Amino acid sequence: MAINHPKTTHVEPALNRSARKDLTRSNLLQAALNLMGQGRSFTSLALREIAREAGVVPNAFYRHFRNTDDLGLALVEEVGITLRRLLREERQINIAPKDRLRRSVAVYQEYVKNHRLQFMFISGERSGGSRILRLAIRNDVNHFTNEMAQDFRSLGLYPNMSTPSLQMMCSLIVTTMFSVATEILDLPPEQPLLEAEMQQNFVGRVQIVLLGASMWKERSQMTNSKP
Amino acid sequence: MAINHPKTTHVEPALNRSARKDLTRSNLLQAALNLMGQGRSFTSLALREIAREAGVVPNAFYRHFRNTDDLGLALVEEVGITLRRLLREERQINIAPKDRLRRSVAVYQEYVKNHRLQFMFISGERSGGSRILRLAIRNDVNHFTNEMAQDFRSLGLYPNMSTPSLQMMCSLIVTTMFSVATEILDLPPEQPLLEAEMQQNFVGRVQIVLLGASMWKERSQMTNSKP
DNA sequence: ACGTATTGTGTACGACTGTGCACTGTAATT
DNA sequence: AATTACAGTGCACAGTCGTACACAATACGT
Repeated sequence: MAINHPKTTHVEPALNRSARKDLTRSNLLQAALNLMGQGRSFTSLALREIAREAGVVPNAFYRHFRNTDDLGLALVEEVGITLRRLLREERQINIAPKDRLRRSVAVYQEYVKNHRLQFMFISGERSGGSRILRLAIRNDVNHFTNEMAQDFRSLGLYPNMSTPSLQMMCSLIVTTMFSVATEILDLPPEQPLLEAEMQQNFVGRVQIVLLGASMWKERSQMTNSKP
Repeated sequence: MAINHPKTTHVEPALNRSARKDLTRSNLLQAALNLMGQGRSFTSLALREIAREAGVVPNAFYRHFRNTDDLGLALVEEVGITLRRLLREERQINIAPKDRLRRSVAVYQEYVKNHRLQFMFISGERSGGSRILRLAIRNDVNHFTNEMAQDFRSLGLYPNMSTPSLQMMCSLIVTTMFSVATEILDLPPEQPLLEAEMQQNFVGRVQIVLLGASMWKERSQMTNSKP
């Protein structure tokens, strides 16, 4: 038995062809993320490493991506979806404004921990790595910001703010979010004390921004006289 | 003449030995920065590349740094000095508060353009690259933030804010500063219109933060009604 | 049922990398 | 003047990389 002598070992049948392709494709994506999880930065990943981690011969890589940057773009797209989901979740928090912020922040913190690798990726490449990737990410983040601004509009908060001002406010929040994300990711695991402290700090920062926004008068863009 | 047949070409005499060492050392540092200026990210730089760019044989590298990360740390130190200088310059702006912010922002913008490579470095490695570097940079940035908070104190602004709150405010500003820095760096050169627009936006964001801070009441941190 | 398209394999090659070791020329020390 | 310390060189080596090419297996359209 077992003398079938398979020169090339193809396993796992019973799958559609395009399904199999999508599978190894997502294996490659996941492999890249996994390697980042081991402390590597995406920029420093080699095509061969990714293929190896995905359990695939290097050349197979080319069947899915033209190079590592191309794979990076695919990752960006994936992350974009993740971010949209985050907004959707946050949108469903509908409680007294008093606790709303704190709750949102907690949800976010949990979300980052649950998507740790993806956040590692964007945080790391948002202003590092290759220019193409950087711009793609910046694009996604801008979308995220605008959607958030739209949400604030829909909720009827800050009705007297112009859209550009609302966007400025949201970009402050988003910048803070990503800044906090990298802090979360570098946190030693299972340190509820530090974590709570960071959360407190996060809430405080956003409160400052929201407070500033609520006091915002459009003309203050021109005259910055003190209150 | 000129038959001295120098097997190893040693040029440029008339220098102290340690001075010569410091020189090639800074050549190496500058070489790394130059390579980043050509669109490469620090993390992806190879020891040999840096040595080559510095006009030195690869092994000479080891006389100065143990590896590229070590060189990175030296760069961080250098940048730290740059940041301190920035604060010192900003500190000397002493005009009516009306235009002060706008002026500060303009100075900063100019400063980033004049130290483009260094800002590329920190922006890129602040949340990418190797963990050691990342932490070193975060450390520097924290120092910067604290010094800024100290400056606000000295100027007597926001006297009713606690120190932690002041630091939160400053970290908002600093985060925004670095976020803007990467935007500046990716800007196509000689686009005064885009630049002005960005400056306007930058000013707006900081205004929101400052406005929020001026309205800040310490007890608003305490609004965490327990479940 | 057969031919084809497509996914993955194996081998190969040249380029580049980090680093060890022995060496050289010279500034600094004796 | 003789010796030493040491920044920088040259060579070597084993390892990794990206990628080109021919090939194998098999799901799919006909």
